[in-house]
Amino acid sequence: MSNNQFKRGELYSVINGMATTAVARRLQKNFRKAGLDITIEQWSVLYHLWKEDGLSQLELGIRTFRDKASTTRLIDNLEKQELVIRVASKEDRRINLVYLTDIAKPLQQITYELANQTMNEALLNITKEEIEVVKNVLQRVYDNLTSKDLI
Amino acid sequence: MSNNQFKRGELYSVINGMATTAVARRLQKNFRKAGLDITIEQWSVLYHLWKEDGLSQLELGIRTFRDKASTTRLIDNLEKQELVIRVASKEDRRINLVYLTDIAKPLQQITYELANQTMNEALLNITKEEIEVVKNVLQRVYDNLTSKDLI
DNA sequence: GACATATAGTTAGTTATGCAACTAATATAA
DNA sequence: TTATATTAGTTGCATAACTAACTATATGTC
Repeated sequence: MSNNQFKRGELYSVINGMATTAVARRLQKNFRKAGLDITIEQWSVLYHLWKEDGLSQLELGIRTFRDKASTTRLIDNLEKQELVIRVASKEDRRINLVYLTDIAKPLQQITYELANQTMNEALLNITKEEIEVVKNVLQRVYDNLTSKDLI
Repeated sequence: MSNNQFKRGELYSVINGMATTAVARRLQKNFRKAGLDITIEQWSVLYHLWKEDGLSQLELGIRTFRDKASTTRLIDNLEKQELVIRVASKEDRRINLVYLTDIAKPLQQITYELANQTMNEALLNITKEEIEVVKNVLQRVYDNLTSKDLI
């Protein structure tokens, strides 16, 4: 994967952190076309587990911009599809650590390709510099609204 | 309302056209704090009716980036709260024209103020030029994904 | 050790989203 | 003018979002 391509794909998580998007719908459509039966919301959780397996539900919620309740149900559904399992932490039994199953692991490659392909469609005719500005601004908007009293 | 302030507020509709956001959540919170019992999704519909009353459901769907089904149910809920009424078009009886009620009309002022205030929080420390880039890029992303086979 | 407080996660209730299949009304074409 | 296709809107089904209230475990203080 070229470094440039992947950096473009990251914009998705920023935009998606902000909203349900045309990008999200297109990615969902591309998943379906490829025969993948996962929602982009489920994918956003898997995405972070592929980067670091065994995160707590709370940590997953923070990284995917979700509250506890939404995270619980997303993981309920992921567990139903046998894509993840919950394991109670030994240090602190309040905590559920979430692990990828062998079913989920091979999905990383194909979904990354679909995400890259989708972002290339979305970012056609948009320059690297513009993308940097958008990422930067949306992050600052998010920070402005979450640093103080929210969360 | 200063022209500059209002142009800033418009970013909301672009960002929101793309996603459910920290901005959306903050605006929802500000509505609640002000005692307004409407969701930001409902507000996005009212927003377009304040600009032009009596739009069809389909047209409202296009302007708010929703499909027909979602638009139907949003308007169901708005009608339940007596904020809008549906009137069958005389020219084409398939079409429902959606009109604001006297209950909805006075909400324009206060919700615009809350939206402006929210955008000022969100866009603190972000320049006019950056905002222009973000609006422009998100619009082009949307166009890239909707011009051809989607919609 | 006992009681209050904080934290991680779950559940209930409401709203919203998307897709697909449907109804009713209108437009097109033979 | 009748049959066919298109269009506007609705409904059923599944997933997902947020708030608020809840359970269970852990921490802190007296």
